[in-house]
Amino acid sequence: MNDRDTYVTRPHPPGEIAAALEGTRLTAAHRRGKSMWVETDRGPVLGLHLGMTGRIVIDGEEAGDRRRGTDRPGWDRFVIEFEDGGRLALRDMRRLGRAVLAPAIDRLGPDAAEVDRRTFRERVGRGTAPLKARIMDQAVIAGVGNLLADEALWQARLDPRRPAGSLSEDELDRLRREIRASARSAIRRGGAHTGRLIPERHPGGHCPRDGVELRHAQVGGRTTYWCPADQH
DNA sequence: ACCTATGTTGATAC
DNA sequence: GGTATCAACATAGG
Repeated sequence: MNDRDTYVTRPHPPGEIAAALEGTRLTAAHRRGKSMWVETDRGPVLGLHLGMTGRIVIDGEEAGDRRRGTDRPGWDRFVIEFEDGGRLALRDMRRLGRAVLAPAIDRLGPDAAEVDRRTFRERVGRGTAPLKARIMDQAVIAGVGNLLADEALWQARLDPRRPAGSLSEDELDRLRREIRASARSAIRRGGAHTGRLIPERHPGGHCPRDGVELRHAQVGGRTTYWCPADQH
């Protein structure tokens, strides 16, 4: 076990996670939104999060998509070596990922790909914050990041700047449907970058539906692209 | 060279 | 409590 990277294991001191995990057996793996965690047969729970650029690497093989510049072994920040020779690493260029004991899963909302209609209406359809900020709040629903938010809002034809509390039930239902579809598609195909809007998500990009040039601005503190013609 | 951008999240201040 | 802003990181590109 190597947990000496002081940043991805914050706030644990070096060696603490190793001491808790050595000699245990990993018995189950879970995911909710962008958070993952594994259980052990002696109690400790290990939380894993990929941050922006993280990948899980099993026996040298990267899981998920394999985009440019993600694959240097030198970026392995946290590594578990198993007795049978297996190896699990958190490979993360920017080190914004994390590996922690007892992750605070209870602070997450329901998974964005699974949330039911009633729960979605109650949790998302309130407040004055921009709609995009609301769906990206992991305590409201878990799993929507910056790219997936732009994709789903575009699919649902909703303006990201609208106050979340201003949506009708029909609009909320439409948004839930597109978030679930986008999240499931991203999981199946290996990333939100496989969506339809995302390739146009750059200055000068155009709406794939009507060809209108996309607008971009900061919404909820994040760079946001949307079609001024059909997102309301 | 310098400034900006970036699939995220948390601490902090109104 | 809800909302907005900024820092933490490492690299790429104009």
